[in-house]
Amino acid sequence: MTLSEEDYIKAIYHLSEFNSKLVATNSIAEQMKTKPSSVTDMVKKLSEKSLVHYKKYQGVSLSEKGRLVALSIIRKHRLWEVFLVDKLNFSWDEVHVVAEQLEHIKSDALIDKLDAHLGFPKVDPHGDPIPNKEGVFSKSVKKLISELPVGGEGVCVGVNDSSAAFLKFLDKNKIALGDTFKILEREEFDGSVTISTRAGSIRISKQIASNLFLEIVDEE
Amino acid sequence: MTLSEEDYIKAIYHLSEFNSKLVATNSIAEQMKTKPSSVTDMVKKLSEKSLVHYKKYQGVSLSEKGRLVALSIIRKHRLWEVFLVDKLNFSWDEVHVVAEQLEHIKSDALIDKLDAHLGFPKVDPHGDPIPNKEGVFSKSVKKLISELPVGGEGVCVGVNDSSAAFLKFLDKNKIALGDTFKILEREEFDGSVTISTRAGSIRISKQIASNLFLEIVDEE
DNA sequence: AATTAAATTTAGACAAATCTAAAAAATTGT
DNA sequence: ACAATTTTTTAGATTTGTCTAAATTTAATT
Repeated sequence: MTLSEEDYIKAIYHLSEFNSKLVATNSIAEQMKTKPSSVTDMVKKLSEKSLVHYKKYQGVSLSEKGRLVALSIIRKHRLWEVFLVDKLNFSWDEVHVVAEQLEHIKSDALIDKLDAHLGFPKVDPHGDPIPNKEGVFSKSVKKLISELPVGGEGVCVGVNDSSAAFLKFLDKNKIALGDTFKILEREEFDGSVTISTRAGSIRISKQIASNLFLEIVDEE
Repeated sequence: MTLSEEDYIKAIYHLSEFNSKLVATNSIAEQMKTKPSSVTDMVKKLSEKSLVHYKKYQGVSLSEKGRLVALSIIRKHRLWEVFLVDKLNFSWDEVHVVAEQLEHIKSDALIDKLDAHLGFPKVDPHGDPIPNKEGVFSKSVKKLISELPVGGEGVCVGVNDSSAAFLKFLDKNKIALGDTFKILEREEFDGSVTISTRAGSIRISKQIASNLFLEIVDEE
């Protein structure tokens, strides 16, 4: 597989991740920052290698073979992201570009050993699940802290309210995107929640809890 | 710089590393496993980018700019080799192919942080010196243990006598290529030498000492 | 249902990196 | 020194991935 083929497979995977419909030529072109005509050419090639299903003018979907290729690239990407953050002290928002390059390195032994070295992580620094060697992975969902049961856990990935005041509050309380939180206790009376962070445990009001999104991984 | 350009630059560097003469088109073609005509084309391109000096029919040499590019690739290659051996438990003879891919990853921040993570190593697992960011590096030489002064240190990179008996002896005494040894003491009487290894210190006869090559780095 | 608009594909061209086969320059042997 | 051999370069073709511009198909609108 060439680098370019891998990039197309990955793009098609991500575009069909949520809406399970066929992917349009134009949306691939937009995602890949190329022209629709280039996409058509590449899609034909991928179709001949039976990595995608393709019907002229209709759209594209990954074949099972293509899906496994996509998942193996995503596995590599996310493992490298964990490496960059955990071992090299990159911050969670700097790693994507570098991981885009590292994901194309071809060596099964390398990925196995990297996985072991990192302690077989289940999620990357953004809270997204890491597929295993066979392409199996847990689904993840974004939920507000206020929607989670006690015991729930996830990576902070976004805010509802992005006012300066709120962001200042987060900063003051050492809450940052990329941090992992666990719900320790919920006060029924006012809906306030105690969460554990790396820096210890803190209590946040219901209002704060309904403004913080966590990425939750379904353990099964 | 494209991947292919980087490979040519590296090949030219290695071919002119010892004989400081001009490098022949044919020898580059042999090294890169391509045809001489392809080399001519690429060399013209590199010459236009002033990475090499090139006179038709005469040969090629790296410009200062090209030399720095070569050294930065070698720096990356060797740092990744250290990572693969020290952190991922690859053996010293498995790492080359993977490092050939990793050396092309483009990110200064990545290499700086990797360097720090590895403790700023001076040599790779084969005993070859690692250039610093500015392309400065110590020269290295291959010497027999019997030629080294007390206090000398290096990575075991080869044997003179490769008889089964000798290799068996090495195996029994836990001496392997890639190991680092230091000369602790030399007995003037019989020329036997005490060396320190990871597994402790052992004494070897003069005969053994004159059959083991160490790669020595000139510290200055 | 017919026309217009949007999306998609085809056709033809281009740059990068390679190749084969032929021509040109340099080297070697006598 | 000059013929033969080797090395190197040129010329023209190929593959991969891209592009523009034109043609075609599908979707939307009235």
